[in-house]
Amino acid sequence: MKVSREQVAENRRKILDAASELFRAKGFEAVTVADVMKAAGLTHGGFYGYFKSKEDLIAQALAHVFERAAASDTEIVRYAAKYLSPAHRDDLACGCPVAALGGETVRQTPQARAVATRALRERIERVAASMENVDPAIARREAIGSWSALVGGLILARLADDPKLADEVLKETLAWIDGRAIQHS
Amino acid sequence: MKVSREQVAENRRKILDAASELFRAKGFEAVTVADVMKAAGLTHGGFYGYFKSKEDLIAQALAHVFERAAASDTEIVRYAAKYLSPAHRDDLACGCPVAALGGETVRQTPQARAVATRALRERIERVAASMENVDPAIARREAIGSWSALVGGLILARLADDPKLADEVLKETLAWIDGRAIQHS
DNA sequence: TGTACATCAGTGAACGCGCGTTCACTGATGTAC
DNA sequence: TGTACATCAGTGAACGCGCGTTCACTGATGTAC
Repeated sequence: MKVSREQVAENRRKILDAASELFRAKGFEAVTVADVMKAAGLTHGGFYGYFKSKEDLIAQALAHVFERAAASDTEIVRYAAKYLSPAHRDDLACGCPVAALGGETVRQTPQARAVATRALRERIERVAASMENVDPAIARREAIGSWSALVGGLILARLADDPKLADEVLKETLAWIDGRAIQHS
Repeated sequence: MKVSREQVAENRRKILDAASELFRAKGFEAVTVADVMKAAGLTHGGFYGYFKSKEDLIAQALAHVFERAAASDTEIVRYAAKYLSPAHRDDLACGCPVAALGGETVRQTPQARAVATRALRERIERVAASMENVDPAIARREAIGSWSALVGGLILARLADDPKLADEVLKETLAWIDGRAIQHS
């Protein structure tokens, strides 16, 4: 049955929320359209009223999650400790979309890659701009290098099935990044 | 028809080679058993004479590729420049399996994760051991931190659809890692 | 403000397709004498 | 060394299942009067 315009907007948000969590937890391919719709409290038939295809959903879900992530990542040092924490490592579904899906996004549609590229570019600019009294070229290098280490460290820690090794990877990567930060402060 | 024992050994190697390249290029799920067998020059029906299941192939293909990668990665500095090169970025199929598949391996079988964990542990130990005249704890931190930055940098560079941004990520991540290396030399 | 009706979001059965996996069969290999 | 036969790696058709997608239908919404 038809539902109100507000309900439509809310359903759309629910679908994107559900999709972004499921994709991060299980990867793009392992999640079905029916899974997403069920998690959003709907039946699978209605999906194509909202999205052109599963590929379209992937691109829009990425845009959705990047939009939300953008707000809260400028404080680098505190952010690094939070980013490389066991809690973040263990929470695939609600964690960083780059660490969870970055490796797979390369193989998605041009639309999805464009969304991810835009998020990457904006993040670098935002983090670099937040460094005061630092030469812009150095700030940009710092933004890029630390982001590489954060993403890589989280992926490696998640890869390890031994919690001791995973904890060590988080702790040492964080210490390694901090060691570098001390160098020019 | 039956083939010789040497042919069987060679076919097995061909299947694992084909699988490891296809998986790196397209991801575990997008590659079919028939794709792998065709690339190895066989028909799909024979697959189950070599492997118990597709999951079994995934674990064995990972072990196969890690075994080959292990030989050539102790020279850190030269390795870093090679690792973060445009050539490596553009060659998914023959490049680092951790950057290509690390994010997806978390969601694979315990067997596959165990293979990846063992490779991670051995790589850290090998790189740390190759640093002479360095305190073991510092060497280990350096091995872990630089590996995080290398893997993350390559994944970010591959994610970007704009070659200029991708090149910059490679170059700046490399410079950032080198900047740190200077600190205690 | 109330009423009649056109609209259209959501439902759930159905579709075609491709996947992982199985299996009866083929014919070269390698062993027993 | 030569021959007869059992073995078994490889083939390709077939299977069942689950996926993305479609569609006829339902009934609440929201608009026109």
